[in-house]
Amino acid sequence: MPDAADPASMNARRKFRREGEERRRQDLIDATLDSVAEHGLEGATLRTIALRAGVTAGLIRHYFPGKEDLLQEAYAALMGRMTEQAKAALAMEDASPRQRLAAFVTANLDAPIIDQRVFSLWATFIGRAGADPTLARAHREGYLGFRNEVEAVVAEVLAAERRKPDAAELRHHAIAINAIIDGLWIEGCLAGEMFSPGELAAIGIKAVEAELGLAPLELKGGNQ
Amino acid sequence: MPDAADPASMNARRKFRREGEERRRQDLIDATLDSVAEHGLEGATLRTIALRAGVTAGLIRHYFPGKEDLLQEAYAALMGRMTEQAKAALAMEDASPRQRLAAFVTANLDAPIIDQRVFSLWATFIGRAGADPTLARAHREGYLGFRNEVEAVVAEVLAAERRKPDAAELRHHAIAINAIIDGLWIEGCLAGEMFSPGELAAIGIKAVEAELGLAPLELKGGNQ
DNA sequence: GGCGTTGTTGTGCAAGTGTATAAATAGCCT
DNA sequence: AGGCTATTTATACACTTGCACAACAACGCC
Repeated sequence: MPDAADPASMNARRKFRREGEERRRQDLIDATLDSVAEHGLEGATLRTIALRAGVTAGLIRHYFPGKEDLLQEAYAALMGRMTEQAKAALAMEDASPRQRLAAFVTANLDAPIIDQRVFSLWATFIGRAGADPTLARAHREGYLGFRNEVEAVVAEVLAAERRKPDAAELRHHAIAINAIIDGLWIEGCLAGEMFSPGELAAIGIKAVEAELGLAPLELKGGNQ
Repeated sequence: MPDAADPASMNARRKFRREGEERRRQDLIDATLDSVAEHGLEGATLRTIALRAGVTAGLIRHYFPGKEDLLQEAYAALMGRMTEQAKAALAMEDASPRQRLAAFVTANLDAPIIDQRVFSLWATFIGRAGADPTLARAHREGYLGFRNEVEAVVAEVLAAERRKPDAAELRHHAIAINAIIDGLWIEGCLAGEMFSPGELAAIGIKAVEAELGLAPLELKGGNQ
């Protein structure tokens, strides 16, 4: 049967609903991140993004001046979510510095931070940091913010141990711990099924405590 | 003066030289890596690549079935060079295991391994590992090979200290050390000017030796 | 030197890209 | 209910992309 048999299907303009501006922008940004994660920057076309967001391509221009702006806002949104989640783990007020550091490491090495999709997005965007100064600065700020958080907790941990590290020592610890977390994060994202649940976090905590020269905790199950 | 005044410029076909097959393929691969590093996967078009290689776009089809194959070979070449350089540092025959481990860490955290261009390439390609099984497998193999190398050296280092780690312990050490190197590598590539020369390597060696529980070496300059 | 092979160029093409803009309609105000 | 306006669709357009192919010329061989 030809389509012409159905009068409703002829020249039928697509039905649509008007969403609030904030909601639409958020949907478009999410659709952009999905597209980039799945097809890379090259495959994230306006039509692909629009399809995923359930709208037509022309609408994007109504909310964003151009594709570049959309990508920029999408990257900013991604970074915002990542750092927000990471820092949230440090918020525990009623815990010893050492416990907070361990919680921080664990939070960064378990779901939902260990996530292949997020990693793909991070890698895709960061790969352009060398050529795009805007991206480079955004990364630098996020990195330094993260490292400063680490440095602050390290200072508390060592203070609780009655040790008085100088600034250089503190900085080196923060750099090393940051590297441990980043490195394990990558390993987990890229080959998550090679590690049992919690294994990466355990490795991370042990490595961080070794870096800080903390004596192993006495566990009730005995020590080695 | 119109161009027509110069007979040589009318219908002047471009001069060219015939290069050997291997040479041309290598040039095209290098041009591809350059293009990807500079403009990302999206900006690495056949015409851009050809321009950089000093040929015209049509020639690429003579050496590669399609663009995808060219990218694949370029990625393989990149990985090959990276792992080759990394492993070379382990080849020192007449050195103690601990020295070889330190040399390995240093080799991975100084030029030419610390390089923004290489990092951009790595990130750009690895970002697609989640969607491209071929890339994912290539990475996995490279990663496991690297980690096995680390594990072997670690075993030697610990054996020299008369320690007998079990397999799980060894594996964990290798994972952690791999993470330390990767993490510091990223920090160095993305913000190299924030670190003084050799600083990252020093941080890396200290972190790795802490992870393995090695007593600090007695230096002639005194110890802290 | 002439000739054949084939590496190399140049052109063409269909598909897809981002952007511009006109036409339509959903939802609110009165 | 009826009109207003901003959101949304749909179409058009200039441009780029990867790929196909025919013409050409550099180089080895006789």
